[in-house]
Amino acid sequence: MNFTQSEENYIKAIFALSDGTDLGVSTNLLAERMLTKPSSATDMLKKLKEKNLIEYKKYKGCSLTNEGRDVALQILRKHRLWEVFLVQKLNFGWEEVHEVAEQLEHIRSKKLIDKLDALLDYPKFDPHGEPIPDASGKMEAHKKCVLLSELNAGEHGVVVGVEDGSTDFFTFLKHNNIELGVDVILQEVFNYDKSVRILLKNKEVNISHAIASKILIQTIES
Amino acid sequence: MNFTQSEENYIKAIFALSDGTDLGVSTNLLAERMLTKPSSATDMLKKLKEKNLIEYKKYKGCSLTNEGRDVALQILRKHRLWEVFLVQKLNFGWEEVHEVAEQLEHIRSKKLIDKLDALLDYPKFDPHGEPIPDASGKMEAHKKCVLLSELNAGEHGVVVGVEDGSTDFFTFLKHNNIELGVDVILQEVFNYDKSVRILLKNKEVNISHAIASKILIQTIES
DNA sequence: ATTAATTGTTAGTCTTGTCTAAAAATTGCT
DNA sequence: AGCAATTTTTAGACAAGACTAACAATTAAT
Repeated sequence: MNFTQSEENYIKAIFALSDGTDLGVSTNLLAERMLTKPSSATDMLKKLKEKNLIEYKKYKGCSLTNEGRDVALQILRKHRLWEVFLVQKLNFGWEEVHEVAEQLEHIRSKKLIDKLDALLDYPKFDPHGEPIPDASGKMEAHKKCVLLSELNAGEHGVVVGVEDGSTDFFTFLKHNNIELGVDVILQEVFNYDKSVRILLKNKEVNISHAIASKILIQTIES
Repeated sequence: MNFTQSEENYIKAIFALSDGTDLGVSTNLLAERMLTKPSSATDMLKKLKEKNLIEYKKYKGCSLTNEGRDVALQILRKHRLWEVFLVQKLNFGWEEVHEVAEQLEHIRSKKLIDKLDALLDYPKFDPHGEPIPDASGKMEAHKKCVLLSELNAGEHGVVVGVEDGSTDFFTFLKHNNIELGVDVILQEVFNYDKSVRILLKNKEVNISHAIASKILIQTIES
């Protein structure tokens, strides 16, 4: 099945809005998310229902069918893989990628996206820490909190804790400006000793694996 | 200025159809190329004229303005860079890339395309041998005929001649199935000795630089 | 140079996705 | 339960880009 960009965007919005809740998505909420008017949303809901992508009862909101969910996951897969590509291969900053990925996610070619996945070495999370569905739509649980040593190049997050309480450890952190709440971008992992180069407060620092594996990072919600 | 995909496709078609000739492009020819009806083409011509992308007089055909030509060249640049990307980074066959590139060429992001250009190391020609405009719209003369040793990985063409008449040379060619009219894809250039691996008739062969620099290749017209 | 064939344009319709204005259903309040 | 506020849907319109059918301009041929 092929869908228009507009249909895909609505599906994506419904997916995002129904995440968590079991309740349907209201027309007004959807319209607000899509930056359109409720009447436009109603029109689209009728069309999506016709195509069996959503369940929809007048005045009762909508929710994705299994087919609709599959479509949403494939769009998400494309969006997030392109984000990884932009950050890792084209050195975009993680904050610049969304807009371009919004366009790229509509490119229709299964082969393209699967080859891109391979080129990027089958990443499990995008630069914002969001999980990437695999070709069959499965994805890992939402990444909440990881060790700095587990980040991939280009990913970023906020320091939310440590797993070592020694004085020496805190001294190291202090002397390198690493503190709670600081935003960290992992720039490079050196295979040789698994040490990492990170960027924080606009300064670059190299961190040994021993240290990186004691720092807890909260990856940012999309 | 931003243009719709449809406008961009018409501009591209007008550019292609006016290549060579100084005469205007006729409405029927354009419609045929766009797989639409002449009436649709007329409608679009009015719109493009309104936007100063073409000159157009009723019943007299159209031609690109300088501004229109610039737009065409930027689309061409995007199309061809994406083709190089698909072939070199994602291992697409050169015959599969056109359709996907037709979609990718409409992605709007100057930064994206310039970074892609850098990632690909500023290629001058696409996998079909067509020249790639640079960021300012300039491009080299159409590639007509080059030495096998001058091809880049992923490029292909047809053997059209040799620059050595010795028996030993012909013996080598014969024993490696290299003959006039054969389609050759250059797969890899080995920096060590500038030897190349080529694919012809579904077989891979390694060729020394000495040999490759004596074989004339006609790159294929899009 | 007049007519026939071809080419190109206009007029009116259709679809997609949007809008506004008005009407209907639902929810909430007392 | 009944009325008001809110939410949602309907109706009708519009722009983009396409189509068909009909008409107009150009070209070619005798």
